Amino acid sequence: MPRQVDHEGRRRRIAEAVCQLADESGLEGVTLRDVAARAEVSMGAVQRCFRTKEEMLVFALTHVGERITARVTARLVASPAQSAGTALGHAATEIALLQEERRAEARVWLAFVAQAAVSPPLAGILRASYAELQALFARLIGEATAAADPETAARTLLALADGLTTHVLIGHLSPAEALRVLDGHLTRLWGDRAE
Amino acid sequence: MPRQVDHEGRRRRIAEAVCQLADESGLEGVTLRDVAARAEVSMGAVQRCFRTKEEMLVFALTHVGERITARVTARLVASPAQSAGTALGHAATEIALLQEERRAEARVWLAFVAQAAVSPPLAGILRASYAELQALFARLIGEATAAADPETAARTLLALADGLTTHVLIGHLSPAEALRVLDGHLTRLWGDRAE
DNA sequence: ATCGTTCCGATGCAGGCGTATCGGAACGTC
DNA sequence: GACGTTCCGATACGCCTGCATCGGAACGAT
Repeated sequence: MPRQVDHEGRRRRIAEAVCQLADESGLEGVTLRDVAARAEVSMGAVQRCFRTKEEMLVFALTHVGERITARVTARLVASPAQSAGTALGHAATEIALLQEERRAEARVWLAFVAQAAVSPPLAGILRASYAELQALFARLIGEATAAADPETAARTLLALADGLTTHVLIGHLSPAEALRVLDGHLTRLWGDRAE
Repeated sequence: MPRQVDHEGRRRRIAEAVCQLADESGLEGVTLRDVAARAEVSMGAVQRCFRTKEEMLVFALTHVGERITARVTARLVASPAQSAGTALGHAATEIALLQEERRAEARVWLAFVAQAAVSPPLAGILRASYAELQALFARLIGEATAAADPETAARTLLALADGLTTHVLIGHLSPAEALRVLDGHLTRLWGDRAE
């Protein structure tokens, strides 16, 4: 068994490079050569890890999807004692990717979403992430509010968060405005109890 | 003055071709040659109409932006007598592009939005469209509801509509589900008066 | 009929793309 | 130390891209 290499680690490293590039110039700015250069590996190495470019993109999308949902759930377990309402607020602002330091992630996500509209494999991965988040929020809303239909409320919240992210990215809203909108919605959601 | 040609008409024709192609395979599937073929003109003609590819995309985006906002406002003036509430509902479902026959437009729009995240000229055009729509909705909401802050309510509605469109496109929601979410939000928006 | 201008179809160009190939370096095994 | 396998860097290939060029068709003015 000769010359073994940490394949999984390299794949993650490459996925990271994909995200950086997609953040800077969109998904069409992601070329194998640039990815290899950014990840500081040779193109041959990239080709060894992923048979095709699409395979690489799929992996990268899965990667960021997992990172985002992981952060949301982490945010939830990190504040178990507080009211379910504030937990919901934190989680929602988390997936809206409104903070400056999440901007890159948001751009990457948007790039993938757009590509997914014409690429079934990518769309499948996105659906999985959204389904997971929707279930999570529905449960949370069920606990925190007296909403008649937690499932619908979760869908609303998810779509609103995504829309706000988009509007911030293209500069139609400032992060502060988006946050105000989101807070307003959440407040209305679980009655008029203050946070 | 020799050989004159309907430039503006040709530009619109080309913009239409851009949209068709963007709908089918995303904005990166839009090449000058394909556009020319789809518009049934030669590449030379395309190059005469638009000095550069970006110029063409900008024009196309403006084109669809105008078409969408025009349709929304048309929907509004077409139903002046009804309550402002139902008018609001119609307009909102219109911009959410949920109907099957608007799916293409939605895909095109999403493609441009993603590209705009890394292309300031495109982002500027989008901002203009969104600003116009937001003002329109704010006015409508001011008339139809007792909302304390019509501006924020308009932003919410706009973001929600966009998010729903996206989620339908990638298959996370069915059009019917999205419509239910939107209706629920609207109902809650102007009190509990039935539509 | 001739000219002058406007238009455009065809073609060329340089560069970038994703992928395939392959010779040899690296390294566990014997 | 020699072997066998695994890996990968370099290079090549074919294709497609956006853009530039240009010869000539189209057509109003004279």
